[in-house]
Amino acid sequence: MADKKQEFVTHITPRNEDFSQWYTDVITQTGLCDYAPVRGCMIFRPYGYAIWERIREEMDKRFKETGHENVYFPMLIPESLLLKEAEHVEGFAPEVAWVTQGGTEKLQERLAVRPTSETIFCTMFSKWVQTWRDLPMKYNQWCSVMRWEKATRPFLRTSEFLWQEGHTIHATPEEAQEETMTMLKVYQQVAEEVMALPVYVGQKSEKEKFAGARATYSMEAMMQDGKALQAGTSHNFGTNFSEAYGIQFQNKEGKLEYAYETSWGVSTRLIGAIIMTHGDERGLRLPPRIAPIQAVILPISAHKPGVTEACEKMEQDLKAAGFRVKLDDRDTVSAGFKFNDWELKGVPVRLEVGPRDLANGVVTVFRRDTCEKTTMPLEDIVHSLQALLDDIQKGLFEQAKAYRDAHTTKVTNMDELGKAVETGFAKAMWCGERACEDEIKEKFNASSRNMPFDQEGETFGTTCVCCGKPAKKVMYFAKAY
RNA sequence: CGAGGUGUAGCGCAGUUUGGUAGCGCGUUUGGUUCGGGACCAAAAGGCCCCGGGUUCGAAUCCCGGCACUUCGACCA
Repeated sequence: MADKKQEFVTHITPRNEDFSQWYTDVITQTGLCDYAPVRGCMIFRPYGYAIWERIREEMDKRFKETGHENVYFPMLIPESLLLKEAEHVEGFAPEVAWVTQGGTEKLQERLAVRPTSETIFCTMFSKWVQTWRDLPMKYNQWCSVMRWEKATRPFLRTSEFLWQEGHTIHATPEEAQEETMTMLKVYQQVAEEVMALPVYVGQKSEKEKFAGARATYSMEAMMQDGKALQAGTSHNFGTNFSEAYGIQFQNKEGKLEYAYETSWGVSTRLIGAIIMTHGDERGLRLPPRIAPIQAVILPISAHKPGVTEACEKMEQDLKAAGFRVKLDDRDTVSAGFKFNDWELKGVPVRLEVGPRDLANGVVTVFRRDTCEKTTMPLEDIVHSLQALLDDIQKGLFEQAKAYRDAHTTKVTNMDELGKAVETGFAKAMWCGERACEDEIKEKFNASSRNMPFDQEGETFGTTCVCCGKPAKKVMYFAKAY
């Protein structure tokens, strides 16, 4: 009994014991990132950055398809530019880092390290736009921003973080609204189809919307501890910023009009979402479409005749077929170590080739999602791999969705709501008043997440879950990261 | 900003109550045997015990003052 071989060895704290510790264990042991010797900042190590590069690739592709162009703006924003839109200033002022000195000289005007770039984009838009013929302008920027957060957590909240911010201006409110929705859909598509993250999309409440926005929409993902993670936002500013920054154009009638603006963003937080959604007791599980390495090839007893050759050939064949594969030919660590290493790193498929496999003309296939080991004929592995990856991709999404659905509870009173947000999301009818949001926050430390677009068919109550007055909206409530 | 906690080898920690040669596990280096689930044996390297002051013959340990990190609140993508 006692000498029964352990199938795998882990140094990871179990998820259900201490989810926070589990998260920390996973990200440090997989070598995704490291804590930087800078307050609240983290360092992306190669494997972690590779995941971000994959996200960028997938996003960029869709941004281009929807008619956007990439640009780059400065990191520093003069204080005077930042101060023009009152709500925006109020929202971001507490977390702006300032540059006050250049070289040996104290600056006349402080420079903000951008917490987001609406202000500087708007400043330039006001110079660039003259006529309706200049519109729309649809730009995107990949960069890092800085927010002096009080409490930080790798990927989810760091002082400096990598993101993309899209900024567009349009001639009509309809166009701006369409843009806002289009980009939300792009986000949802990448989240669900590429990262296998089921998300609830919907509109934010007045309380939770972006500082300076007329309307904010978000996608909310559920982590395995039942908490919500805002995984992406899309904002419609109307003419809020245009008026503050003087973005005017001559319309077809020759009259001056304010332009309609949007912005939208996702960040490296998505990596945190992938970890906390798909991770398990052995570490990371990466959906094949986002995984930097889709399959790792592991020679077993590489010194035996034919093993290395077979592995190298398989690597070439798979690469030629367009798969992202890696041949792990390290001779410095044991096979057992490699098994654990790649499982920890979440590589979807492991292909083992040893003397025994060669003799049988097969390859031993391990799938990370279910941790099942099977064998497949070596000669048609190129064809079987695609089907396997598709199956894993689908499986991870289904599993995450099943978890989310099982932890989303329709509630009709405060007791039920309080109970629901202990383990997941509460779906409730809400009167639309801030006071009720505040009370729910006060009592349960839960906030409103968003209001689903599909509000019809929700007949589980006509009164507000909190105050009992007539309800106006279906709203998700949850504890949030 | 409010309330806790922690600073000792690269990492994780013990030692502090009761002052007396600086410890353990993992990792690292070297040599050998291994290699189909984190291998084993042997040897070795590695420390301003967070900083400053005090008490003492003697301080990681006691006292005073800093600083840093961290957990939970408040704030946020």
